[in-house]
Amino acid sequence: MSAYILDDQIGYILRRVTQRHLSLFSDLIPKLTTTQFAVLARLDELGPQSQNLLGRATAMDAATVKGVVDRLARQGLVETAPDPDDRRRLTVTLTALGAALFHSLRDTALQVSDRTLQPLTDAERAQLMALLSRLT
Amino acid sequence: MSAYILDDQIGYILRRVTQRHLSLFSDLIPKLTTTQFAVLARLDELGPQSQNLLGRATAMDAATVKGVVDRLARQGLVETAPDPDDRRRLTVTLTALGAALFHSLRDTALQVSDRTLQPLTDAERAQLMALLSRLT
DNA sequence: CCTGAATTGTTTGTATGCAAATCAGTTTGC
DNA sequence: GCAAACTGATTTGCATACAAACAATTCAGG
Repeated sequence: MSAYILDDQIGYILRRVTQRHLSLFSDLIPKLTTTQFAVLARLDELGPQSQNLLGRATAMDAATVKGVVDRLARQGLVETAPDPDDRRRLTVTLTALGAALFHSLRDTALQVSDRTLQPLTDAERAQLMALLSRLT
Repeated sequence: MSAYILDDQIGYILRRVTQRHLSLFSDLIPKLTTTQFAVLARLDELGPQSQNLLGRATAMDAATVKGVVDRLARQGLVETAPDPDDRRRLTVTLTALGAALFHSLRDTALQVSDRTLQPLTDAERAQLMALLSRLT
């Protein structure tokens, strides 16, 4: 007779914390999703990337990143072009519009992270991030 | 000029930890998803519930829980029946098959939680769970 | 050089997850 | 007692997320 308390399972807690975070994000940044914003952030940080590398840099598999890039391209925030050196590759580039949007939303995105961690002190936040980082 | 380090954002870290957890879960319990298992766990704990209450008890909105219940019903793990007292309600019940499956997988599910937290000591696990719980 | 292996991207299918609209049924307030 | 407000369930549309299968291309070893 083993006890299984759903509320004590790490997976369930992670799901609920993530739900709260996504809700805060869409409140403050309704135009983009967290994954879309992650793609913009990586492109801003790393410059143009093949779709495949971009997926790895944002922890998305090939099918997922394709969908995200397609939707960002439809909004004119990124552009795609075939790589002349390797015709399998599709290079994804941040447009001026995408870069401007990312820069204008950077502080707001930091506020989302801050609000998510609001219930914790600074020391506790650091502790949590350190512990969570070891679980990736 | 504000710094935005994607890898330091709580949302991104949560997503990656969740990915690892889901991967461990599907390795050990390929027949069910985490949400499906959560529904079985709650029904085992609370007994028959209206679909709406079941959703709230498992942190799923009405549309999501409907899909999960439909798929569990298709596998014969739960049954649905209209509530005679309130004809809006749909009562969801664990079948004998569903109860047996849940009980047989309970220990394995606990192992999934354990493996997810493997990199941490017992004290660190307790700390992490306490901190995360305050963010829901 | 050339064949088998690996890589890149696409597509399909399944499963959450949420917003919004809608319908049926129930409760509340006057 | 009845209209208005509320609740429960369903449906649709959009956005991740991943597995699996596939085609096109590139690479690597003999």
